[in-house]
Amino acid sequence: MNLRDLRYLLAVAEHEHFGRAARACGISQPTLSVQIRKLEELMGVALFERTSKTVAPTFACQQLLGHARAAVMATEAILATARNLRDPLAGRFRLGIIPTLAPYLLPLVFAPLREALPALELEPWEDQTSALLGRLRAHELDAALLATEVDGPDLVSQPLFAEPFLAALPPDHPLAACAVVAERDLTRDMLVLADGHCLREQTMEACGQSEAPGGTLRAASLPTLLNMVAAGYGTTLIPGLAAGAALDAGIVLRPLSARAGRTVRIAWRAHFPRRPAVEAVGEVIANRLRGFAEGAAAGTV
Amino acid sequence: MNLRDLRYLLAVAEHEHFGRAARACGISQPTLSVQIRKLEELMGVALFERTSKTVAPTFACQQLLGHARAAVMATEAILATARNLRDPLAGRFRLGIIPTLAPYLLPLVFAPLREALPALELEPWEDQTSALLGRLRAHELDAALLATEVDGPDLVSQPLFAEPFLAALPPDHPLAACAVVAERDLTRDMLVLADGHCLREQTMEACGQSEAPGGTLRAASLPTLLNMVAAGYGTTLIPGLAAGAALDAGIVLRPLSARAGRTVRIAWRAHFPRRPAVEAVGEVIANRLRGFAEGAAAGTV
DNA sequence: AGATGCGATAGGCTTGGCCTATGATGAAAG
DNA sequence: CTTTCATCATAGGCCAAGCCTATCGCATCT
Repeated sequence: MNLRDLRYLLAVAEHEHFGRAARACGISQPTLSVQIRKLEELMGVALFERTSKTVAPTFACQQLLGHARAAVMATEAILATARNLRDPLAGRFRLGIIPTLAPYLLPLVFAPLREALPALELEPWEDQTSALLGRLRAHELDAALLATEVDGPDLVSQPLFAEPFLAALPPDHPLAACAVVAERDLTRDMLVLADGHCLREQTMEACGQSEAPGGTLRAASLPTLLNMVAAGYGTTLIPGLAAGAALDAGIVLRPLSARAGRTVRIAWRAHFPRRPAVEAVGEVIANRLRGFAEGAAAGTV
Repeated sequence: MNLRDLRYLLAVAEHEHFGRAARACGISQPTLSVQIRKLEELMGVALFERTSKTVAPTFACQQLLGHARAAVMATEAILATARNLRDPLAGRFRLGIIPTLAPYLLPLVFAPLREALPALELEPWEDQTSALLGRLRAHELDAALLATEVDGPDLVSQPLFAEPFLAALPPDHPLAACAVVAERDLTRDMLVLADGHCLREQTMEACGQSEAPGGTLRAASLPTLLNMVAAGYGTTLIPGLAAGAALDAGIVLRPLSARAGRTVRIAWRAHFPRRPAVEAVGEVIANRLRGFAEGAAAGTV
């Protein structure tokens, strides 16, 4: 059975006239007659009682009409829904963001994204890198903002902007006297985030430390880490976008001599079909953050 | 768009694998791939995100799946309903019956009809001939039991059985002394039914009376007419099947010398598609009434 | 009796869906 | 690191199904 046949059925039932129904369907009357007859043979029931003057739907036909209407309306709903979904820059867009980035980046990019992509319903999802990659691979995210390269051939990524790290020091720390701090000098009393945060490894690597400082406290989140630094528990590196929050916490920030930093990237599945949306989002973020690296490195956030 | 395509869509969404989905649909994998691609082009939306390893429904696809399921289920409902309606001897059958026949015939034929045609849902409709013909032409009845010929080329009929008339006399009427009554002898004090009853004209014609007896009472129904005869207001002819009711009313019945009577026919639209049902109903009634004419004429009802 | 309107039928054409065979790609295995 | 396997995409050919025009059959109306 064909949807077309159901449309024909509805047309004949409505017009009670083959010629007019055929015109309404955009086909010739003989074609309509043949199709209706085939439908009747398929159903095994006479659908219309024909006279040279009248065409009346059978009782059986009336029983079927409701279902036929339902089927036709459902397919029209499909087409209508598809029309609404056609624009790749519209609809839900689930964007994963790592925790050391989300609270500092999102406030900057929400407004530009809403302005540039008003139909895009952005759903941020904050989690650590590996969780984001898992959700991305499981099709539970459409894209993710990360600070690491992505590995597999199933995922691809594109750099959006460079984010320099800054030395975060307690106000009374000896290094606070320097205008610029060398990464290596932070190793002694360095604090790092808990396991799973990419910033943890990046901090350690930037400071030339292969393994985490033994026995030290490990902050579960960046705000906690900032509080710990402010309280004099040690030093750390913070990503440039968190500079404002760090200053608010009463921390002294200093640029780094080797200009350590990280690159924020947007990652997505290689076969993700809404690539235009990914690129549009990436572009808006990159534009908003353009020139940020230089400014931050110069201490003028 | 085609229902087949929607089935394919559902299959791929369910199996998340083109090969298996194709097997489930009974088609080859390339065919399925092509059809899904066409569907995607029609919708203007990617429906599946394909990898050499995985096939995942797009968010857009998930939005459409519900409607697709609804459409497919509706068409399956159509086929199921059609299957139930296929038997012409099953389902509603609206049978019109004239008032001078219904109360006397129906008790006789209900049981045989239920036995012979258990799936037929008989809906009797009692009304006068012209009203029945109107409803028949308006497709509001499937058939009608009449005592007259039908005229137009749009209706056809078939005789079921002959129903002899009987002379109905008050117990103390002079003619009650005769074993057989001549139709002509009833003219003097003959009572007839109200206008619209075919029995009215048939009674008058049988008795050779061209116009209704002036100034006489006219009964609105046959039971009333019987009561009037029993009360001595006059005589009349009654159809043979009403003999029992007439005797119960205390009326004397006598066979007629000229054997006046009427033929009960079943009538239906010439193009009515459930002719088997009409014929089956007619046959059951004719069988039940077989030999009735002779018995009634001999006075052995 | 001729004209008109309507649905059914016949014959030919084109499209669309289906198949098999093959290509392309990525992942797993030797 | 190459081979093999699994998977989806593409190509080309075939056939049925749907469509059209022309015509018929039937009934009604003039």
